[in-house]
Amino acid sequence: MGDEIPARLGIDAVVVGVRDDVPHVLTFAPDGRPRLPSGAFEPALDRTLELAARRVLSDQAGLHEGYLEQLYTFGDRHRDPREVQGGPRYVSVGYLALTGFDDVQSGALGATWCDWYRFFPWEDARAGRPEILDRAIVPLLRRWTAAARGDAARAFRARVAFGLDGAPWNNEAVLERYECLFELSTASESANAIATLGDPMDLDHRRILATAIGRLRGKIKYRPVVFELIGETFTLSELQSTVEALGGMQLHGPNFRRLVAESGIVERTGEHRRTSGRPAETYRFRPDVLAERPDPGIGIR
Amino acid sequence: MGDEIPARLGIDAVVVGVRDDVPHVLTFAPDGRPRLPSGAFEPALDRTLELAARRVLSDQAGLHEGYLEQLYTFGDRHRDPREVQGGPRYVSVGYLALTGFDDVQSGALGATWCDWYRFFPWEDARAGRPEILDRAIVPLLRRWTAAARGDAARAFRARVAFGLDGAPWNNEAVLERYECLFELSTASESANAIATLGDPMDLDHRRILATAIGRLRGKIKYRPVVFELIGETFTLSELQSTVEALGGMQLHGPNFRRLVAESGIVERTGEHRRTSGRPAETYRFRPDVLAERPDPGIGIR
DNA sequence: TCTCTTTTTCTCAGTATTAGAATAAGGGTC
DNA sequence: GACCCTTATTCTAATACTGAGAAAAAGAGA
Repeated sequence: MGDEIPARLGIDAVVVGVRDDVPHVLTFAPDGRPRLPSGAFEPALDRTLELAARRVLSDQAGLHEGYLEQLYTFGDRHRDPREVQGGPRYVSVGYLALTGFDDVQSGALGATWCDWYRFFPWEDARAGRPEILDRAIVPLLRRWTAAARGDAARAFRARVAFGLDGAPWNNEAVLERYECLFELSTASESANAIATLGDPMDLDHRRILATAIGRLRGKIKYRPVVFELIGETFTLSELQSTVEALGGMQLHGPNFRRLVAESGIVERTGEHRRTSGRPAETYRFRPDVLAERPDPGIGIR
Repeated sequence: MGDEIPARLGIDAVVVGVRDDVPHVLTFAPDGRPRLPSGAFEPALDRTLELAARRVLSDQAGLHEGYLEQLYTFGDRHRDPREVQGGPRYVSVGYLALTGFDDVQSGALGATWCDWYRFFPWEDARAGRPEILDRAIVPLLRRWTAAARGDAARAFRARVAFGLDGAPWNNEAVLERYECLFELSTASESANAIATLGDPMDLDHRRILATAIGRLRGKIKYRPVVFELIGETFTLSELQSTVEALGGMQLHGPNFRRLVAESGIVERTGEHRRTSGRPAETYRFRPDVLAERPDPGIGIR
């Protein structure tokens, strides 16, 4: 409590939108590495942290409403290169925003939608096990864990995160996987390996994005958040492929349909939509489900 | 970006321990209202936010290790009375710590364990529906929702949060319930009603505690966090009554036993413990379960 | 009419959940 | 020792849910 070094508080936002079964995150990349929308928290302007996040979204993406949720607060030393010895710490509150792909003014403000699997190619198992796992990641993990003889915790961590040696793959453990790879590439003889594992982002924004994806994958199961990402009416196939895109995994069509239709989370509109096969019935979200079931979501596993 | 008003960053910790089937939270109450352990974030001392929280726990409760998890960051205007017009905003990162009841040096440092249901008497349904609901809360909610004619959202919120009109009770919705009561007592003709609904805490600490209880009640279902709160070996009855204490609800003994025993989350020690009835086998947590199942917890509903 | 595609419904075996009854193992008392 | 009380533990049977696949339905185009 002698010489006070302040913290500088900011906001980083992960804005998610889905188009053509590809989950996207909104980024800016004026000079190289993509970064998330972000800005300083301004006590004089922002009555709450959430309103600060909304101001950032409004200013930088033309987004004036929609789903917004606080994710996590990041404050590690050296997370921001503006930090200097003895200077202030740059702390950032991460937010997750869900929006329709077309609600963002991407062009004018310089924002770009990016396929989020560019940054995490090992997270998309919709077309089978991602080949980068066996080609690059698993060998790196083996070396990393072997290098730590005596430290069984490291091997255990890698096993749980990446489903090694028969452990199950948990699609929510996005951050745990990213952190294994991050440590592996900074602390060991596989230095900088992470440079070849997915595209980099500015600062610690890839970590923030990993946090967001993991959170969203979990939340979809017990809260009706998918509906923020699709149109007001949709076919069950569209709903399914959106859930698959976010979760990075394939689901069984007939079972998905049964689960969703019988849970009361959606209702028929009566309309149909033409496809290249049999026309599909359209549905809409049914808000009353919130009062009927304790944890209404897409209860997939 | 003209005149910069800074944010002052602090840490608030919810430290939880269970004793005799009563969940407790660690508080200080030197002059009136209980408050949580808290302290300033010091960039010069604290490499990370989590280490700042550990420093606070170490300094104020003699706690030097154990489970610690970031909860949420609170930054609303006027959440801290130190705030003055045009002065800095006091923002606080909330942490949840789980510990054995006896691991805290409560005496010397002035910390006191408090039954957390003192602050939320409506959250404990172990002995049946809490009488405060029908005696005080439901009537207040009815008046509150009636006062907002046309605002169906308010009635819907109260219905979902408190299980009105046949909606189910969700024991995780601790914060949603607290926020209904908070708004009800500040914004309506039932002004100050909340003063009679559970004991107050300093600042917004009751909100932080509500956040913690909700988070813990949810997490217990998919992460092995209960084991941070009980001894290394325990009987299944002890485990059950601890889960019941935290969740504020009763569980069916035989089913709880089967669920827990067959899930592989615990293993027999071979020892027995005497009770006032048949002696009980003791068990211990089985860490390998983390590598076997994706979401190992006490899968209750 | 036939084929292709996609949607939608059915089936069925396996597994889990729920609620309650029944049994087991001690301690204490008569 | 027989009996009762308490708590722990196992068993049971009805019901619900799940996973994987087969089959049917409804269009479009050749």
